Amino acid sequence: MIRLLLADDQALVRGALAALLQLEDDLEVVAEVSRGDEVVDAARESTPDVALLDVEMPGIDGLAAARLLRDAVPTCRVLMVTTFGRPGYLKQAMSAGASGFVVKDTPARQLADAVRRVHSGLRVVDPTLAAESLTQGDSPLTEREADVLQAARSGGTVAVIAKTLFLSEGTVRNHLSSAIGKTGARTRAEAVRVAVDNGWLLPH
Amino acid sequence: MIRLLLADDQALVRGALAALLQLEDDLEVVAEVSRGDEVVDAARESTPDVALLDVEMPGIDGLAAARLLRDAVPTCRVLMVTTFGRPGYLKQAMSAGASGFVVKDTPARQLADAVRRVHSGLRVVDPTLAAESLTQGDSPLTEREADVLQAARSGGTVAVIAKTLFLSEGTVRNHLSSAIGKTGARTRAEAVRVAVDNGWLLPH
DNA sequence: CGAATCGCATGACACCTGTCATGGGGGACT
DNA sequence: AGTCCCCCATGACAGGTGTCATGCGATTCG
Repeated sequence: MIRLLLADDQALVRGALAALLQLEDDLEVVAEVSRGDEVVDAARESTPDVALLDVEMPGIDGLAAARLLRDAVPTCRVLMVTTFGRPGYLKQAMSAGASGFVVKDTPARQLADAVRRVHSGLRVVDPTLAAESLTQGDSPLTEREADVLQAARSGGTVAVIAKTLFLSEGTVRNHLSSAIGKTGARTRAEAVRVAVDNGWLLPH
Repeated sequence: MIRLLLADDQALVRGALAALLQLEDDLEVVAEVSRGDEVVDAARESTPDVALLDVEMPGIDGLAAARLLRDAVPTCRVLMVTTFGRPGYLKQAMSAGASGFVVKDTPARQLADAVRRVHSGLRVVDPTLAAESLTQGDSPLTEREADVLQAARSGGTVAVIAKTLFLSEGTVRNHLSSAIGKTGARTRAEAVRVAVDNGWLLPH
């Protein structure tokens, strides 16, 4: 019996995944959580063999949860199951110690196999996504540029961003300008879009 | 036996929902599609009693699909099952002839009941969402303002928006200014965010 | 130790944006 | 017919934005 932990903020999806996986004779869902910051505690209690984590979650995101889980319960392998196949997510997931990365577009039948492979120590990665991830390289943004872009997501002016980050307006404009150049965009809004699509910004 | 059609672009979620619903003795999944524009054809072939439609789908969105389905197969009731509980989506879903509206945050156990209620002619609506929807009223945006905001989502400049919509730049700025005023925003990016959050813009 | 890179900052400049006044044309409703 | 609202457009203005040159302190790396 492979013991599973499910983490997904959408209760319906979580329950449905549980139903899907319970159909397999060798799989058993032993814990379900809806928030990233509940993952470690739940894993400590239920000692799962494999944790299926969504990336987008309240509390902390699935990538951060994977890092914590690796340290807290090293025997538990991690399979990321996420909506968005952003290349940057894959990289972060792997460096966070995940054993597999599956997008929610993949056929339902393959999920159980992915779980079994991860459990047996293999790595599971979407081939298309892996190619994209290799082609495209790491995020070109510096930490501060990413911060500023992140702050620009809600649509505020430079003045607002400067205040929330405790920077001068000129510095904010410089970081933005640099980020716009690196993303190949022409406006900050476009730069935000590009960065989000590539997974260069934190989820949410 | 209640015959079901599932429409969701994420294969994994679709399959999982199928597994969940098949557990019920009185429910039967007779068709699955991944695109909005496949809903009507599938419904014609399989004559489902209830169609579960996601809002976000390639081809045409679930709201448009619901409208077409109502005309093409009037005996089939529609239950929208969607990720985002945007008030505007609920309104559009109801005017599109849907019998129910469920967000993916709801507990998995309630889904089967929702299906049964919809099948028996009742309406199923998330109470919280219904309240929000009533509080907040219809979209204040004119058709053209929504078009311009939609075009502004990708982050292009006024000149780009003007070209794609075959308008003068001045007109684009006027529509944007008006939309910014109506949304209570200060910049176009903020206006886009507000409009999207409220479901005043088309999905995707 | 240099050299490179990054974060932070200032100031200046061309350009883009958001706002406003104003106007004409068209459909809807009284 | 008159009124109202929407669409489209023009022109002008204040203020925001993106770019560039330049500078300083800190950190990293060969």
